[in-house]
Amino acid sequence: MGHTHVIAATSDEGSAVPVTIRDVARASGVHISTVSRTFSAPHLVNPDTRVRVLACAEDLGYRPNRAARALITGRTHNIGLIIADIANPFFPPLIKAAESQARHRDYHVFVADTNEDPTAEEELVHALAKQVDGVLLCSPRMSNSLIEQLSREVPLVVVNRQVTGLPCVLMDVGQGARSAVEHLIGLGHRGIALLGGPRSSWTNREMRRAAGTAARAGGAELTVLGPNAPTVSGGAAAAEQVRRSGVSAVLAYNDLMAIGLIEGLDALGVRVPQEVSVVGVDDITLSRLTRPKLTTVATPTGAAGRTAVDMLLQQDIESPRGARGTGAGTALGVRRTTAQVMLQTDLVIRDSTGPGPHARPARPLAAPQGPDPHRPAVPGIPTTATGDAVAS
Amino acid sequence: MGHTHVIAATSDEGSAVPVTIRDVARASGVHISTVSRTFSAPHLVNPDTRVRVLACAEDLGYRPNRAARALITGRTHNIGLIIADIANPFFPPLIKAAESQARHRDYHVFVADTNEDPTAEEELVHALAKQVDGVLLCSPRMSNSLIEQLSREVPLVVVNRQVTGLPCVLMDVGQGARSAVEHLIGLGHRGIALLGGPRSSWTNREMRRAAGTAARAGGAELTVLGPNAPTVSGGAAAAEQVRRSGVSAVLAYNDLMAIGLIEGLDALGVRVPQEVSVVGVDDITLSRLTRPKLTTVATPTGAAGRTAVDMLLQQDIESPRGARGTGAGTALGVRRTTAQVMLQTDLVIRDSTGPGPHARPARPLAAPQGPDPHRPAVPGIPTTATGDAVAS
DNA sequence: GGTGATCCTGCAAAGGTTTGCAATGAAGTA
DNA sequence: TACTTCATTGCAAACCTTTGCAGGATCACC
Repeated sequence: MGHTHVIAATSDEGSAVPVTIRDVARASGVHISTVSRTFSAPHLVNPDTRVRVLACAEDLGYRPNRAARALITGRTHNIGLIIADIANPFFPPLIKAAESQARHRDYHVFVADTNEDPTAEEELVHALAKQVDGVLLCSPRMSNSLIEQLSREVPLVVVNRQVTGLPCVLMDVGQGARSAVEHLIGLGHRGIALLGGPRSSWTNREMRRAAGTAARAGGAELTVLGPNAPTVSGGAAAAEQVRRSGVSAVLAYNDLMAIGLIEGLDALGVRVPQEVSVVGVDDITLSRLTRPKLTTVATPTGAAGRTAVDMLLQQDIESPRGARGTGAGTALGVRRTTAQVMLQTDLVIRDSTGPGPHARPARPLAAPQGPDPHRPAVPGIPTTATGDAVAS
Repeated sequence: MGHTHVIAATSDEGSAVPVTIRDVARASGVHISTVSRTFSAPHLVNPDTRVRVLACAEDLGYRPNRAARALITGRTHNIGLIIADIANPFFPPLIKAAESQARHRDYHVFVADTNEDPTAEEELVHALAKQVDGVLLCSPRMSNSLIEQLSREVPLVVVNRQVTGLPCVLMDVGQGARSAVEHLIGLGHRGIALLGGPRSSWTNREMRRAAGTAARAGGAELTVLGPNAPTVSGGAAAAEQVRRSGVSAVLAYNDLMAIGLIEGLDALGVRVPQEVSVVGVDDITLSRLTRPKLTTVATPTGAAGRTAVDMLLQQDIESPRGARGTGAGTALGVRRTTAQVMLQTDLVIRDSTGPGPHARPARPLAAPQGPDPHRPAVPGIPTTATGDAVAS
């Protein structure tokens, strides 16, 4: 007691009387179907009756029951968005982009967080299944086969994971990891660690593969550390391990881990970038705010959100579930187009990477580390990618 | 072109055949009501038939349609959570706490972001209304009267806002602002600015009131700056204004603004805390990661989320909407208990506050600024508050 | 005045489920 | 044997909408 305090507690009559289409019909002296049409097909009803019905509805505070409507039309005009960890700043831009795109198409987005828990993911898909017209699965942690199975229950679009037979939006983290490793090698690093993320992450596998190839090609050695929790504390916890590994540069699974790692190294007295260079992935807002500012692989999160919504809606429009047929065979062969889109990433060089032990003394090959360069790897091309690349 | 790339685009038969309770009934040779009971009241059906039905259901991949179920039971087992800005790190802990609490009660949480837009808020309440059993309104930006009106459509619990007649969960930001101002005055500051947030924010008004009182009481002058966007860039944008105002200390509406302000001041060559002290509110994770580490008022976000869910569910249980009466008077007087709970806040002193122009030279009265004190204002008491304080 | 066309409205089925009531049969009791 | 009780199942109404179809009215036109 003491830190929580009840100010007031009253008990009154909540006027939670659910008013239905029938009430409006009775009040305005028409059949319920006329009321229904007043809302869903106004041009079919006489202007006079229309205003009368609308007045009554307004009066009674009537709102169409979207659940009942969905039951018969098969369209909820909602989209579900399942996110591995809402606390990861990587996701909000994606969520917001998806929301804004959805809103333009007259859809609402409901977000659910799974805490990186595959079981929660499955459960949430079931919970959302009949309340939304489709679900965006962002960085799922469950198995591909489970995803495929769930996709029979509700239209799915997968983000940050490749699942054959399903529409996917991918970010080219392989390319990103390669750029990062090449950048580090260019700076004179030969011992590089990859600070891995969750085992079941597609991104994780891609990075590992690409980083390995790039390291070999550049004559560097890649040490893989992990799996780790893709969070600040996950990164911090790996600091000791990184120090022991003796590498002079680290590519982290994401910015959060990179930032945690820098914190952890700092606590151990290891300075970044003087002693160890660190590269993150995602380019979250935060990476511009910490000191040193983080060198990172920028991922087009906004474009991913928009594209995913587009792909879902396109897929959806073709198959109006509410096929009110003879009752026998309910639309057996639904045509569904599944495209897989890859979005580009960009290396953003800031202050957390610097010359390594093998740097050429005279004039360093790659980006000299001014105090605040802030400049993207490819200056002219912005990161944003349009989301209209869905093939038919 | 160039940054987006279609890998594959195939077109196959999606097996989106919706299987209903009727299919299962036919397959297992029982009536649909028996199938229904198998799922919603298993003890009422013979074990033998039960296993048979379950086998058929499994076989066909049947899942009860939750929307249809909700239509008749009046219970969706979902909770809606409407958030002003999901990108604000203040919210994720609240969301996660609410989710975990809800999950224990066998509920799912759907989150929606409004982008600080009152119109979007209203729209989302309508969209969620019949798909959830209640809505948590977090830091709403719409008017009190609109909130009251919406509460007739769906049970509401309001967080970070006081609305008479509705259950509310509040954080004592007044107390927090007072502590912050007293801390600053103790450090020798006499000119203090309050960097305000959104105009329609209850928190904003409370802070302003409490900070004003505390400043007067301590012989300091409070300058109110704002309204501003409650974001990093909103804070950064106010830096120039702060400098011109000539104050030596600033209390910001939230941590994000505080951090932005520090950035902005830094860009202007004003050093924190040497020239200007800055205090934030919320104690988001980020506030421990920036340099200097932020002095801030910690708010019990987790407890708020848990408490809000508890209050909603308690209110909800008492009024089972699906009152299947004679059809005449559908539960006219629903008893609804509305409590308002206030949760305590705590000042956490870190590195962004330091001695002001009027500091006593000899031995500074308040907390000497060691490089990394990390110690809360009231050492023994943790910030977490239990959420079980809802009065009957 | 008859013939269509047009506009508006009502009827009733449908969507997938839950649930009170009644019917069935079996088991238990007197 | 007759009567009760209980467990199990089926029947049908209900939840709130949408929507194809048909009926009625109005109007224009020949």
